[in-house]
Amino acid sequence: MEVVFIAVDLNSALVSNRSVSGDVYEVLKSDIINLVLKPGQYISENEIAKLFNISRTPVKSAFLRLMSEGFIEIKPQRGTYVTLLDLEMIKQIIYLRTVVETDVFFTAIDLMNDDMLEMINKNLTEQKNLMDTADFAPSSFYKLDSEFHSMIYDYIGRQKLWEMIQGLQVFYTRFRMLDIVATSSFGTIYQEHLEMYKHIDSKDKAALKNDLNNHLSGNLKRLNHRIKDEFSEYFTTESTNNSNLQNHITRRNI
Amino acid sequence: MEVVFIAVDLNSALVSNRSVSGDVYEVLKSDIINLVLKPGQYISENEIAKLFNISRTPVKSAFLRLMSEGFIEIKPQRGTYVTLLDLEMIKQIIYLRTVVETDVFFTAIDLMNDDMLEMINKNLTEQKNLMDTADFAPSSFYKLDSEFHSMIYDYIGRQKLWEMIQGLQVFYTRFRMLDIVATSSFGTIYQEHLEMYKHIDSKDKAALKNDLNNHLSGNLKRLNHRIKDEFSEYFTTESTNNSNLQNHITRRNI
DNA sequence: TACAATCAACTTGAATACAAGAACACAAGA
DNA sequence: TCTTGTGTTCTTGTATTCAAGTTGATTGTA
Repeated sequence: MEVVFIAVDLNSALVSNRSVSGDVYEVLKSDIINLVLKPGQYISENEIAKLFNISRTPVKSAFLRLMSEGFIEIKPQRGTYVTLLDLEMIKQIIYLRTVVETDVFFTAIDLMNDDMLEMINKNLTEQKNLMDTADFAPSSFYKLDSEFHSMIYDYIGRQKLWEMIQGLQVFYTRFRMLDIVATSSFGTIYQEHLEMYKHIDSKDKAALKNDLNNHLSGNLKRLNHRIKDEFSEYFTTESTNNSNLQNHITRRNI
Repeated sequence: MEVVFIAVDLNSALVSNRSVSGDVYEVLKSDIINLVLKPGQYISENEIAKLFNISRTPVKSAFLRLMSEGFIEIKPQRGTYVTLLDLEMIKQIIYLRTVVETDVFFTAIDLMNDDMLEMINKNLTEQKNLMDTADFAPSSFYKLDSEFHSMIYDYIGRQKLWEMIQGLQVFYTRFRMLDIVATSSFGTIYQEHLEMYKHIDSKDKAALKNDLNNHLSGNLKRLNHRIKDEFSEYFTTESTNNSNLQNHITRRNI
């Protein structure tokens, strides 16, 4: 039997959804996102049940929710595993966010007023303050980072769009967390946020578009060379690209 | 006890995932998407269990999956209901698809060759043939419509992006189905597809962007005036817009 | 030694029984 | 007439038990 590490965050566990399975779900999801439960790691209904001193039923409920959200994979009669990160999916999410967020930020620039600038400024100050703190939790920075972006969606009345995109981030969230933890890229991210703020303020759309391009794929660039060795066991080994694109391009060039 | 209508499609039910709960999941999901189970409709674990002659356990499994995908809402100790359509979410999805698909189609135009044009043409022919058929199923047209769009994603190597966006369409899928069924808008949609094909062929990006804008929000325009009366019980009655946008704009104009 | 059959120890899937909370009808009282 | 309490009956939540499939070590055999 393999050992399972579970970080039971009492803060979230005590905000009990008044259902045991809901608590289990929250704890497991949080542990997966924070990479406490590693991609590919084995977990079993029995172990979790013992750990929480409950029966298998609520554990199974939590597992089913996590499965349909893509966090775990249930192999019938074999076992359950935390899903590996799918690099192709991550790239597609980055692309999607880049395209959408460019349009969102442009709209924000058109509607901009002092309140918005002040709001962003406040967030940036919090980022800076956090980094000046000794031994801060990476997840705190992650939260502020997310807030920086969601504020803009919120400002132009598209907060639900942000929420929907969040639902797609099953793999990307862990990827961003891995970037933050493994490369300690707080400073870089913060600087990029500052840069973006400047260009929002000056309404320089071209520069902002460029910022977003670099910013959103920054983690990919930082981690890229470490994916194939150091973190290879966290990623799927899918055949890279089975699209028609290569064929088409090749054929065109003949 | 309310009556539940379940259309058990034997074709899909017989393709058994060799798990009972998987079958139940497929059937219910299909019935929800095809509006056989109406938005807001009550369903219960016991009824479904009796209907399939199985215990409540696999039904609950299916329910949990459907819940976390947003198709149903489980109210503990009270009952389970098919989710209402959220118009705000639908608008956001339309926006997202418009922005993303414009970029996707532009890329496709840049990479375009005869194979792609042929592929699209084939799909368009199928659409036309289907419409010439007497009494065809709306879901068949829906399928071809989806295929028209997914082909483009596939062509430029972003099939996974299409799949991800599909996951967001919990409400939009049913909305599109409602449009097709209620307004019989096959002809219009087909004509728009033709128009888009023309502009892809002539590489007219500006026109194509305009096409996508109209095409993707066409259903919204067609159904809009019927949402508040005829189909009002299918939609959430959420307060329309609690964003900061209105405040900001108002303040700016003072 | 190589290999195949067997069996024990796991896994998740499903059925059943019971628990706990919500809703509603209905009767008793003011 | 209105209110309030009570009990029945519905709902989903959880625990327990059994079923069925997979894996891997062990044992017997050539």
